[in-house]
Amino acid sequence: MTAQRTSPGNAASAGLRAEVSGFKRLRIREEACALFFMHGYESTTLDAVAQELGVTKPFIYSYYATKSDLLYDICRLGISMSLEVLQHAAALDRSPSDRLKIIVESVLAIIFEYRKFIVVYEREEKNLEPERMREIRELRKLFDHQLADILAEGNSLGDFEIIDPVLTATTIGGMITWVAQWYSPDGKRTQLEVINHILLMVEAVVHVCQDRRSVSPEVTKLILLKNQKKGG
Amino acid sequence: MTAQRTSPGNAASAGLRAEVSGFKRLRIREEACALFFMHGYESTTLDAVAQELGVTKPFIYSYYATKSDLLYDICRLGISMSLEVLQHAAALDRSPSDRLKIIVESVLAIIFEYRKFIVVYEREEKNLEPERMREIRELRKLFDHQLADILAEGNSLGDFEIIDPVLTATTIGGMITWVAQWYSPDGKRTQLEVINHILLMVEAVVHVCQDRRSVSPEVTKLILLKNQKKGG
DNA sequence: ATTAATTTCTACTCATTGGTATATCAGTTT
DNA sequence: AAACTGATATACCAATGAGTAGAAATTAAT
Repeated sequence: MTAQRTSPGNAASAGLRAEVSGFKRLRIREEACALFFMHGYESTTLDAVAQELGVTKPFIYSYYATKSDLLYDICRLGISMSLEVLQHAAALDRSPSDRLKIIVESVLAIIFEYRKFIVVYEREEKNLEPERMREIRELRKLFDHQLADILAEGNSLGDFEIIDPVLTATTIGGMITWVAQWYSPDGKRTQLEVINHILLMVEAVVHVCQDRRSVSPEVTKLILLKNQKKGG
Repeated sequence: MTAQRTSPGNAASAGLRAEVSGFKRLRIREEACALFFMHGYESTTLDAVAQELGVTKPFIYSYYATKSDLLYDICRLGISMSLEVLQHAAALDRSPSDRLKIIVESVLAIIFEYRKFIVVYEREEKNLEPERMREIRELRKLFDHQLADILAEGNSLGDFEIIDPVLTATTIGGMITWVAQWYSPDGKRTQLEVINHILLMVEAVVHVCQDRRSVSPEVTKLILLKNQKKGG
């Protein structure tokens, strides 16, 4: 009856400890992210983050080993949550068209809630250690890739008419990410308006009903010339 | 005949001086931008920039008063060149559809050539002094605004069928900007492929041929709930 | 050639800030 | 209440890098 009792309390209190510890990390992330979002990563000192939380710098250091670790957590959260809802929606037993719609809606929901995380991730990626940056990039690539798979599937089922699923997935991913950059809760548009708009845009780009337009001859020549110059 | 002769040489040599000085600034911008692009603004020291140029830090300081001034020049170049070609194309005596196409092509041409400037501008804006950041933001806003005007004009002429020209302009602007983020000369796609793809996407979003799709009821409820919570 | 102006470099300062060694406090157990 | 344990704070260090003063070198003018 006493064997389970390890020196720092019993199992239940150990569990609570972990929860509290997790919550503190969460709060640190939140405030740090808000400041990174506002002033940028490098311009934000950990002292400022500590002040915001009403604690001191060593407090933060007992939950995050380095400033870069903190940024890493923020970045990973930003992208991994989007990826998660995408994968969830992608696994549904629905038509590609339905899944695409659900993806747009649910990823946008994430973006509205975590837009600061996403903006910080996009902007401050460069401040991560190379290895971790690569890891984050991998997640992003996975996002676009899985989206492209759905587009390709929709193509072969005849639901979509997409000329280049990979590029189109990149574009749709960009359109969604772009929302995080310009949307503001204080702005003119409601979240619903934005969702409806993006759905419309996505709808449009997966149903190409026009003849394929080509680049005008002058621009073509210009670009070929430049590439030649570089190549030779 | 001697009155014009100011102490440092004659007018011609003064002109050349200015040109040389301008060229040096240009080179400083270029190398600084390349390093900012690679490692980020704060992580790049001016010593590193100087080394890249084969000069020393005070050399840079005799052409740019502060590091932030240097960033400002880079950011302004990034956005103002895009804006310039947009305005040039917008002023042409052509149909909105033609003008839009020319805009996409020429802005993309700028982006291919100056993509590092544009990426640095997007990413490092936060490191500018507030006043200058606002100035840059204003240029960006102008870009989207003028694009929206063309879309609206096309709408009223019956060339386009756009439900929300302002949001659509934001989206198109984003699609173009997004290219700067992912395009790489070493990547799989040629510039021509990218231009054709973006033209296609733009073409699609200005001709909405589907019924307007609406957000699914569940998501609607979710969002209304959240907004209520925040508002109350 | 000599002088004057300008450009560039050497060698520094100094504020900032990420990170840490050590002390203190609070809660728990005996 | 005393001793122990874990959490948090105080007070510090070391390094970095923006920015500068003044010397040296280069260029141009007489």
